Amino acid sequence: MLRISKLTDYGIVIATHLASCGGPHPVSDLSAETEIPAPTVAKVLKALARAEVVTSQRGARGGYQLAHRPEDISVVRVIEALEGPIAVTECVDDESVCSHEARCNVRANWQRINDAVYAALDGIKLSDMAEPGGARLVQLVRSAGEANRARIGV
Amino acid sequence: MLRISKLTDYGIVIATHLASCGGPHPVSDLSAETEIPAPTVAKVLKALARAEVVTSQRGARGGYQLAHRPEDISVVRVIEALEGPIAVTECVDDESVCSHEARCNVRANWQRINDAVYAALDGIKLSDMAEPGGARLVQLVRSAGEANRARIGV
DNA sequence: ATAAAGAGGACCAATCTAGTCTCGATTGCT
DNA sequence: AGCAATCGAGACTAGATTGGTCCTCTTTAT
Repeated sequence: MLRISKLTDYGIVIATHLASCGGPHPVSDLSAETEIPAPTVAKVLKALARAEVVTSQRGARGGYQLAHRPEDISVVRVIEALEGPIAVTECVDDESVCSHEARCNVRANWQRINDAVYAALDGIKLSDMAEPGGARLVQLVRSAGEANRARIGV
Repeated sequence: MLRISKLTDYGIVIATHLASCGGPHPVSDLSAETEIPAPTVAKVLKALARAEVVTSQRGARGGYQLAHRPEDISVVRVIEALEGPIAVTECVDDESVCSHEARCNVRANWQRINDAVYAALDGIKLSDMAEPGGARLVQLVRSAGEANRARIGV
């Protein structure tokens, strides 16, 4: 688990698709190209538009396109647009709910774990996702693993 | 979001607690010490026992203790015990459900993202969580962030 | 004017989650 | 041997979340 929602998955797929072709794409086209049902595509894109990941053009010949260059949009942007801020635990998201505060050593550490996950996802851009081989990604993941292993002394 | 479940959060808290004190702890004690309701503590520990993160001792004077040294148990072990394998998307978890396979550039890349998240979490051990200041964690997170930034060229 | 688009939000079914409870199996102590 | 303390397995419920659809209104190119 530790899963992103299906809608977010769709969001990445759609955004990645937009990253590879330029002009405004109407929902109907995107639905056909990604094989995701049109109402769902529409729902996802409305959320992405609100978060300014994509821009919309109404009316005939309108549609959606990315609001920035693919290499300037990380997957975190998309995830946060559809699910709210990255917060691995409730503690991280909303400090008030934790009644254990005083005695909870764990809490401060969760915040750091959260940062680690955020950093990992923020390093991955839509342009990486669009690239089939994902050459840069391979490097990225390998280096993250090595950084950890070095610290741990494995 | 991208959240672990509450039960998993409890699992980490309980496991961290076990990491700081030795002998077998009955559920009743752990419940009192962590302020988590006893039936819930029991549920979590049963799952952790099945995954061999903790060992159990039945009968009077029984209880739970860690199955390995705290520095040999990563948070991933606990998360996977309670939620199943880390799988950021359905694709990563179960390849059969994805009808887009052929045309889905994104899929292989999700696998890599998944690996990155896994690596980030696997580097964090229970002994790190038990440490209040979390000195080693600070280093860990910082280095992960730097590794990313270096790659990206920011 | 008309048709092609998106915006906003209501709505429902299905699934997942948290939490409790019951009953049975072990085990140490007296 | 008997008792009390503990864990093991799993059923069960209420509530929250998610995925997906649909309807109505606004905007805009032709």
